Amino acid sequence: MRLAELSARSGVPTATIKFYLREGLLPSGERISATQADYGGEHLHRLRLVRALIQVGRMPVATAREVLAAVDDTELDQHSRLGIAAWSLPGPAQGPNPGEEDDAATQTARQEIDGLLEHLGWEEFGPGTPAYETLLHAVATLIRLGYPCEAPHLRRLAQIAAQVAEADLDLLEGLPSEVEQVEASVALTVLYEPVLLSLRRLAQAEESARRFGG
Amino acid sequence: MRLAELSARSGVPTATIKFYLREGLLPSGERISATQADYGGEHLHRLRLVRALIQVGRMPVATAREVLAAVDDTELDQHSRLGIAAWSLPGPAQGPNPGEEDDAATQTARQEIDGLLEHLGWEEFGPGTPAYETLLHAVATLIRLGYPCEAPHLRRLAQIAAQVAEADLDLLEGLPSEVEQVEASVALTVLYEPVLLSLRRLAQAEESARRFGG
DNA sequence: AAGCATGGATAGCGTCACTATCCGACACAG
DNA sequence: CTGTGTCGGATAGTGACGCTATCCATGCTT
Repeated sequence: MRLAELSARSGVPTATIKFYLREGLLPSGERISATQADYGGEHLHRLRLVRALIQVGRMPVATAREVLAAVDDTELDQHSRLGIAAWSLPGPAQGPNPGEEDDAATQTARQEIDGLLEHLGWEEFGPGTPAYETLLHAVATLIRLGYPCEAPHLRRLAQIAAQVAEADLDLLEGLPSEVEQVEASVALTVLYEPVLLSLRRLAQAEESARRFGG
Repeated sequence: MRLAELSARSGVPTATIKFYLREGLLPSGERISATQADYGGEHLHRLRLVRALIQVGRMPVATAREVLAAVDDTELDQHSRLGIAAWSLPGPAQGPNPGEEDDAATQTARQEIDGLLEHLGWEEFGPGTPAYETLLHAVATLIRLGYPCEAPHLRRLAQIAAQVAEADLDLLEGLPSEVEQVEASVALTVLYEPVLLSLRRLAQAEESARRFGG
């Protein structure tokens, strides 16, 4: 398959594919001649994954490059590679801008979160991980706005999140090979986020209608 | 309080506040003289909300303007206003780009989702709502990539989402006034998204360590 | 042999969220 | 009353990002 066909089958413009090649998101095809390259089904799949990460998962191009490089890195052990999705991602929202003050709200948030993680026994993945920083920033913002964000409510949400994680890993374990599991770990982590959030919004609308009458 | 103090207290640069004023995200202060304006606590609160929506919730400026306008619109009834957060938002990820083909994957996804919504009795908020479109796009992408996305798994997630929505509305009902509830509906919908996603990632890491050994 | 498509390189575009600069009008100190 | 500084408002510019348009030499296709 040549570039034009890859474009046709994926729906991605050739100029964009060239851009992804240049950026190292997509390996180049096998050179047939000086002006021709051949792409296979693997390229098509990778291209769709790239698009999904960038467009659906809103992942920056640079991040996608790092994540995909890690996915391809056979030097790493399975456990590290499976964790990459959860680590390399700015995902939902970045942490505080560099130099943002460590104000009262942030300190309260940190206490709340550390208490929560201790309670759950999730202390292994504490400060320093992107997810922790994102959580901290979001909770601090909630506090700064004066919205309720107490321990019991956070605990309730954390337990719900644990259910989601269980469902996620049930899916992962269903996959045959390790390579597939690693790629799936990234893809499912990122792509199920909009699914989860959309379902939450639909459920909210439904529940709101039930409670406040429609 | 004058612009400079508003800036100091919120941590937002004056130039940015001026930008928000210009864009209609923040009402102008009371004019003291031709070159002076006075801002109150309400302005500080609104400014923080704007920042939160844009930076934490990643909401486009134009969307934030619409959402805030609707929040302020006292002509609307409570139920409509409470729904605004769930409706006005491109939120997690946009729907398909205009002109994206209605391919096989999309059709399968639509069937899957319609079946799910029917099963749950959530048919009131079907096609046409942003959440539905986002969900459709994400599920279609998963299918296109060959990842599992079957009815039982979606149902499981939907039930979890319903738990989140319940928790959300429990929080909302705890607020005294209707005005507060409306603003909180927007703020909590948007700001709890990164909280939920971060918790999911932490839970994933934890569960992954448990299953695959760390 | 003609003509067009190909892959690669380079530079440009459109959007978005700010941000830097300038300006005339005031406030306030001396 | 005068000088100095700050204010709010307007306009244009910036930097990041994700593409996208153009050009070119090559060489496949007919």
